[in-house]
Amino acid sequence: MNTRFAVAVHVLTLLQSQRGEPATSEWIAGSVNTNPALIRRLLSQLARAGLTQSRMGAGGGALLAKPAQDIDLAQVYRAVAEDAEVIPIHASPNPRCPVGRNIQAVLERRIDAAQRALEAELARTTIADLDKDIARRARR
Amino acid sequence: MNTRFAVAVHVLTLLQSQRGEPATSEWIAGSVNTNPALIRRLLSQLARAGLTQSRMGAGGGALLAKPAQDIDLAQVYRAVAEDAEVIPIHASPNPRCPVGRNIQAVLERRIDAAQRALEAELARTTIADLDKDIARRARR
DNA sequence: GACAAGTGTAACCGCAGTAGTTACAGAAAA
DNA sequence: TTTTCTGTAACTACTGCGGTTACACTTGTC
Repeated sequence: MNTRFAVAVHVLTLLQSQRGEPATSEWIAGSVNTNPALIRRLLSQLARAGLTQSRMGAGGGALLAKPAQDIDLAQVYRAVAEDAEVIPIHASPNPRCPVGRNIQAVLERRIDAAQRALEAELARTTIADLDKDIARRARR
Repeated sequence: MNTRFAVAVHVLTLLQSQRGEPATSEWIAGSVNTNPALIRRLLSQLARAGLTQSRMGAGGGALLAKPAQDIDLAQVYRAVAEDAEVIPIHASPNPRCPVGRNIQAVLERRIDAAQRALEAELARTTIADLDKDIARRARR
């Protein structure tokens, strides 16, 4: 997997910390320590998933598309991972071998269950939770 | 992630289906549909984790190092994934930003929990389970 | 209306990890 | 002693990723 999920969570938490003020991709890139174009690419992915929205033109920038407590990490994960699998299965085992013929189907069930468990755990945290965590940490 | 986990599970299930007969890397590669050297590379990783053992020389090959019901998929996952993270965190966010300074620590806790959930789910299945699944499927 | 400040997206680069492959030294059975 | 294996190093081709530049387009402001 790539670091897009972590960056996306970073960006969303940053937007929440702005409390409604639009954030420019350049400013966001400054906090993530990367390139504005890369942030815009990520933001358009998040916008497509209904997590953010952007205002174009001068004074524009990115905003959360819904309250932070309604955005959980599983949503972010799905928005960003798209169809990439956590644990991929190897292609084309030998169909003339009993194990080769059946291993994919048998293994897929277990991997799907594991991925569901991962997402269920992620779903327990929202952007609002992380915002609070960070506020608590920053206070000391 | 790569397909090594899936291939490892395939190989282990194959060894179990041999009921004690050593399997050569060439034969295994035939079922996986890949290269013997690649299988040997994987097998030495599994041997280091105590899941398989190999007999060298003529008539040699690979064997399970312990009963199939004592090998669960979480063990295989750890043997093969080594220190690769399911969900990596981006490096070097800006320490002068409150969010940038704290996001890694805050996010890491949640990702660790998610990974534990994934492994816990994987731990519920053993190689013996898969062997049975395949036997059941092959019977019809 | 012109300008400045933004977004969205395409195109490209270098790097790193992966699967695949060849080659060969060493071990062990026949 | 020959044959059949393993273990491992070395190399290649491919792919995906993060990073970067470039540019058309949108919008607020003077």
